[in-house]
Amino acid sequence: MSGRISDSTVRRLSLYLRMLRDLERAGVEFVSSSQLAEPSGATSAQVRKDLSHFGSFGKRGRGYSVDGLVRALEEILGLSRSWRLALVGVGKIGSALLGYGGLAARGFDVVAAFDVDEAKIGTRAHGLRIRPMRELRPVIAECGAEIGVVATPTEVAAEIAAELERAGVGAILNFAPIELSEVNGVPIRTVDIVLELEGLSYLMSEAGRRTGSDA
Amino acid sequence: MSGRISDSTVRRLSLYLRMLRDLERAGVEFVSSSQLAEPSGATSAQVRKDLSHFGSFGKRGRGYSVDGLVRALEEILGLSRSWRLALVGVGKIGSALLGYGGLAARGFDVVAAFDVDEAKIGTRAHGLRIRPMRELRPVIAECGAEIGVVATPTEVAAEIAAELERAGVGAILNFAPIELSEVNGVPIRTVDIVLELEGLSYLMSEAGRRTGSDA
DNA sequence: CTTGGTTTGTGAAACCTTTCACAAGGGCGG
DNA sequence: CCGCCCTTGTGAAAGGTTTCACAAACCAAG
Repeated sequence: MSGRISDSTVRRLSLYLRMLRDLERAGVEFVSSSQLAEPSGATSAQVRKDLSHFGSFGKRGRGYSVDGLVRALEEILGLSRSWRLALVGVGKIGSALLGYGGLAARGFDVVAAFDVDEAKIGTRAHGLRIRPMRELRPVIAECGAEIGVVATPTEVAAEIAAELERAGVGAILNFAPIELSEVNGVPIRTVDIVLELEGLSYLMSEAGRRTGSDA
Repeated sequence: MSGRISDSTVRRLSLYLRMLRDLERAGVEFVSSSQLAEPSGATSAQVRKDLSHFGSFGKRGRGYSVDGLVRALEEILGLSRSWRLALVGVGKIGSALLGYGGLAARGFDVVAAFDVDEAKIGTRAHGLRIRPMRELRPVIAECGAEIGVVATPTEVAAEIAAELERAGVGAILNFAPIELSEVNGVPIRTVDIVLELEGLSYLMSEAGRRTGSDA
């Protein structure tokens, strides 16, 4: 049990939790590893292995208690509490995030928003006052945001990430198409839409080449 | 050489290409695998291994010709052409995508947008007329979109993805927080912001547990 | 032409993740 | 209480990816 848990395992745990919450809402009491595996495209053995890193949650012959596993996974993933987000860059993506109710619904509250654009500063976006960059540090300290969100142009993304880290955030979510390097153990996840599209481009071209040359 | 190429290799190829384009713009002629590795956090051996799946592009003792490798990677990744995107769901995320110039700049043009909301249909968003869902198939056929983008609520995402696939798209980019299963060999990439945040939540909680119990 | 410094391309080794397969345990009906 | 069926938890095997390490090749200088 325990040790270093891989990224893909953590991803799957989130997916299991999603399904478990649906089952809980539907009033289901027990679930087997194979039922749990289906929606995330995993195998039942993988579900059991993933869970086994953290303990023994099932009953042989019966499966897992839905409530029990929901609570356990929330605890493991740190989702039995809510997290505060500080958003830097209220452009297209930043605004979309502010308006996206799905975040708050899952315990991720945007509590502060910053931008460099003088025209935006002071105005409200989705109920949140937009603040100047110079207030980044004090405001983050004051409101206690744990996660910084970088939604700025690529050129300044690295600098903003460093500034967020100095301001004391414990993790960073980056939307700029650039690979930011983790410093001081502050983990960074990058959401890179262009990279995903290029991945699809590769697969489509590959498919074309295959059928093209096979014929 | 060749065989099945892993996702992570393809991701890295995209990152190499980004850097190479910067170098090309800067007028650099040759680059070594270690220089190429740095920004993506890879190792020089990994760069060479990644490239070796597709051929032999370097000169021993010199490195890689920047132009040459740019062309080669564009060819491999299918980026020497542009791709047409059909967007379904012009809500927060959909609008952000339409307004995001970074896509067109990299050869991904949104050529059609659809929504169910009667109030939106017929209006223009960033120069593109929003069309009703019933026109999905004929319009996609007519404009020849290769990639479908799902930016709808979770509940209908699976259905929309299936409809896009029937309409003839070759790949799907999904923004709904649900794991869509590939059918008929149409590849699907999902951008799941909540999943990324939950991954960060896990890492922060884990860090807390470690320092908490070590002390 | 030869020598020295540099960097590629690539098998082999190390490492990590997933799948397999089965003993151990739990519930239920009789 | 017994025996049957079911599902977990987990070592071992398989499969995949990354790193290592070095021969082969190239350039430049003498």
